[in-house]
Formats: sequence, structure tokens, C-alpha cells
Amino acid sequence: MSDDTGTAGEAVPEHELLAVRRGKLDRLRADGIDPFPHAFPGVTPIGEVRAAHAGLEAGAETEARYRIAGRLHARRGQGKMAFLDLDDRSGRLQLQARRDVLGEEVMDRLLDLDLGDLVGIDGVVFMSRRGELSLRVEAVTVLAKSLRPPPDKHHGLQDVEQRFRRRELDLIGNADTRALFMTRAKVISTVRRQLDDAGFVEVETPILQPLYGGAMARPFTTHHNALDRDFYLRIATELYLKRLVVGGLERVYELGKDFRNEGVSFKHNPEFTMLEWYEAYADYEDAAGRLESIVHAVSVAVGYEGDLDFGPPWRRVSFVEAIQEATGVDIMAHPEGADLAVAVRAAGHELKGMDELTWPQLVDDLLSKFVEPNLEQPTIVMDYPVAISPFAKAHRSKPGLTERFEAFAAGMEIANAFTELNDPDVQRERFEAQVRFSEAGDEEAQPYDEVFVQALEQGMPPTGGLGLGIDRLVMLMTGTRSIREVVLFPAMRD
RNA sequence: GCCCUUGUAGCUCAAUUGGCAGAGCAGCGGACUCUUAAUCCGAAGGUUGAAGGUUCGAUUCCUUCCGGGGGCACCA
Repeated sequence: MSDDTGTAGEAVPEHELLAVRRGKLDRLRADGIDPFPHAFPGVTPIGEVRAAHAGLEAGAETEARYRIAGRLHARRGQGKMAFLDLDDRSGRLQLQARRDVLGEEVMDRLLDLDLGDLVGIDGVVFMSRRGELSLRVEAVTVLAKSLRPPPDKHHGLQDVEQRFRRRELDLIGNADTRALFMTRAKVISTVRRQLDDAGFVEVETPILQPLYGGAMARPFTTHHNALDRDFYLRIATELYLKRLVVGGLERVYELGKDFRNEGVSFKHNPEFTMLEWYEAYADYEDAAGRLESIVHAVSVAVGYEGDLDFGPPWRRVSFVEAIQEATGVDIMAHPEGADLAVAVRAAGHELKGMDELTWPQLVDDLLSKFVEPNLEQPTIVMDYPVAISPFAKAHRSKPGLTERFEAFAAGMEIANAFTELNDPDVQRERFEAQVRFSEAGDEEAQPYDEVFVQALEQGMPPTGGLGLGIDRLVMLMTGTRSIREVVLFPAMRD
């Protein structure tokens, strides 16, 4: 990519557009005007100005004075009069600048502003003859000189790479990007409020962990110099949160970043936002109900208007039946990997490297390849096999299965939950099984966590726990097809 | 890592079969007192991602590299 920013020590000829802006900056200073003042008190959001004058008739004048501030978006010159558009976070307002009101000097200075400059305006509200709510400018204050041109005023910033690498330009130029991240904030605040109101305590557990766990994924590693030891960036908060339930906090949640050292895709970013909650004296049915109600509340809060129906209850289907329906294979009738591979092939399906896969890997693949992509409406897949669920409690009535579900929508997993395994001896056996899977070549099998097992030995109440992918939830709520669209600064190659 | 695709002015996009690289916006100079993608006149703005090759001639064809997008692999 060509780049006009250059690097330290390298002389780069300045683009004429930048030189022009620099020249205006110098002129402001020469005229004794601070192009970067320290504050601008008393600003009213444009949205409030609009709301206060919603019913004004075309041509109507008012005596309402406001001070607004924002970024100059467009200018339409009229000689002795000019119209300008000013953007703030809450909207856009037209400014009318008249030479007969402002006088020669102020008018000239205003016309010398560049698109993209941050300016403060004092003025009076009126409705233009064409019915555009406007502010008649009485005073102009430069709040920050912009030294680089903004994106195209009409087309915005379209280049996907620049939109992600230079998100500030995306936000300046594209109103829908601003709206999307406002929606994201609304999703998160709604989730928090739901849990807070339900008596959950928000906690923070380590991101740098001596041992990773709580999910099937490869971790990032990093190094602490003073301690001279490696740490893992967490792949999940699960094990720490359950230790807090052991400690008696009863209802806890954490909302924060997890990190997984995996490929990127439309639904995977190496760092992503995860919510996990744990509720003492509850089981996975309770977790399902809470998930439905929280996601539904989120959809209401953000004014969701898409094709997905988040109203509870969601469709429920059992894991074993879902695979059987999609592939014709009864996984429980083939408890060994090789055996199952034969059955899958006999049913006319093929998976990459199928003969080398362990039973859990194979089962996992069957779900993600044949079932998940077809789960469009919110669906809860119930009762996962023990072998792929090392932290879920055995099903109270179905042998070989656990009380675990995953929720899907728009062909994506959004949540994973279980009645938590709280029998320390069983947990120890599950870890040992994971170690065997690891030795059999599964790079994502769980490492053995003795501290966690000892915490369970202390006694953990019956507990329902759930993890919800916040980025994916935002994708659903905004109808977005790529996780990169809902993460402000997605991972990019250098 | 593999496959497909893509990269042209600050931004948004053109460029026929390989034949002088163009437009709109923004910017610059000028006109204009209700415009709103304002309009009109004028002048400017380019190492076509980088390097190499084929050719009289390359934005166009070939190779390699870099970045983006999509897919596969990987990945709940």
C-alpha cells in the first residue's frame, strides 16, 4: 500500500491537500486564534436540538439559542450566504452562515474552514423554507483543526481494508458504522442490566493464566519477565468463575475478552468478547430459560427487526437426534472413532481426515458440518455426549450424555451451557480422559487442572453455567455477516 | 498453509482487442442570500500496491512478493 505518513527519519513529500490544511493552520495561529483550544463548555447534542423543535413549520423562526459542536461534514456556498452540515454523535444539523449576520471577518474565517474540522457553533434555531431544521450561526469556534481530508462526504469510506485498519475514518464517514457500534454498546449494557437485576455479581478473573482451560482451543502464550515464567492468555473464564461459586458468590458473571490462537473467519476473531455466568442451585434448563429471556430482552432493546424470532421458548432438539436427522447416523450406536467413521461413510458422507479423527472430534465435526449451518432460527441443541463435554454433569436419565446445550442462530453457535459437573472425582476422570485425547493427537484437549479439582473437593453447589458469544450476538442483532464488522479493530495482517 | 479474487488521484469509481490513464466528490481560483450529493466557470491533482518479464508499446498478458475479500484447512 502506498502511504503518505512515512516513517521516522524518512523525508516524505507532503501531499498538496495536507499542505493546504497546514497553511490554514498557520494562518489561524498568525491571526491569534488557537486551533486546538482546551474545552468548549455548554454543548447541547444535536439530537436534543432536533427533538426540541420537531414540529416546526417550514420558514418558521425561533428565539431558541444553542451551542453545538461537531465535525464539519459538508458546505454549500451561496456567496453572501452558506449552508454547512455539522455532525455530532447524535446526528447532523444544517448551519446557515450569513455575511450580513456574521460580518466580513467571521464569515471569511468560517468559509476558510475545511471539511473534517471540529467546530463549535452558537446560533439560533429556525426551519428553512424547504423544511430543514437549521441553526443560524452567530459565532464560530475552531475546536480542532483537521489536517487530513475526511472520507467522501457522500460515499463515505468503502474500502474494506481501510474501514478496519482506520476505523476512525469509517466512523467519521459512515453513519451506519456509528449506529452499529452504538447498537453493540446497547447489547452489552442490556445484558449487564439483565444479569445485575437478576442478582448476579460481576467479577474479573485473570486474563494471564498459568494454565488455560474451560474450552477446547489452542491458547496464546506470553512471558512475564520479572517472574520469568510463561503465561497463557485465557481461552475462557469458566474454571475461575466456578471457583467463585465454590467460594459462595452464588451468582457470578464476567464479560470480557477471551483469546484463541486459531484461524480467522467470518465468525472467528482471535480475541473476542465472551459472557459467562454461573448460577448456584440451577441447572441447564434454568440457563436455557435465562438465555432466551436475556437475548429476547436485547432484541427488544436494540429494536431488532430482522427475520429471526427471539421470543421464548426457542426450538429445542436433541444432539443425537439432530445428527441422526441430518446424516442418518446414530452416533451412540458407534462408540469408537473408527467404527463411527465407517458408519458415516456407509451413510454416504465424507469428512476430511475422517479415519484419523477421534470419536469426539468426529462427533463435533458432524454437528458443525451437517447440523449447525442449517440452524437459522434460534435453536437449542440439547444433551451432548460426555466425551466432548468435560465440564458438564452427566445427564440425570440419559446414559452417555450430559446436561449440556448449545444455542444456535443464523447458522452460528452463540452459546454453550451445562449443568456444571461438581463431583470432583468425576471431574478428575474427565481430565484424565482429556489427557488421553491429547496424547491421541487432539491439540485442543484440556490440560489437567488440579487446583480446579481441589476447588470442587471443597464443595460446589449444583450450578448452571453458560457462555454467550457477544460478538456473534451483535452480528445477529445487526444482521451482520462478518465478525469483523462488529469488532472495532479486528485482527489484521501487518 | 492451499485455491479463487482484488489493489487505478485524498475519497468513490471508469478505462473497448495490449495503443496518449479519465470522471464525480474533496481541494485550489472565481460567480451566486433558502441550499441540502447545491449549481456554474477555470486551473490543478497519477511511479495504476511493489519488483521483474513478454512486447514497438502493459492499468490490461506472465512470474514473484505485499495487503484486502471469499473459500478450504484450521477453528465450537
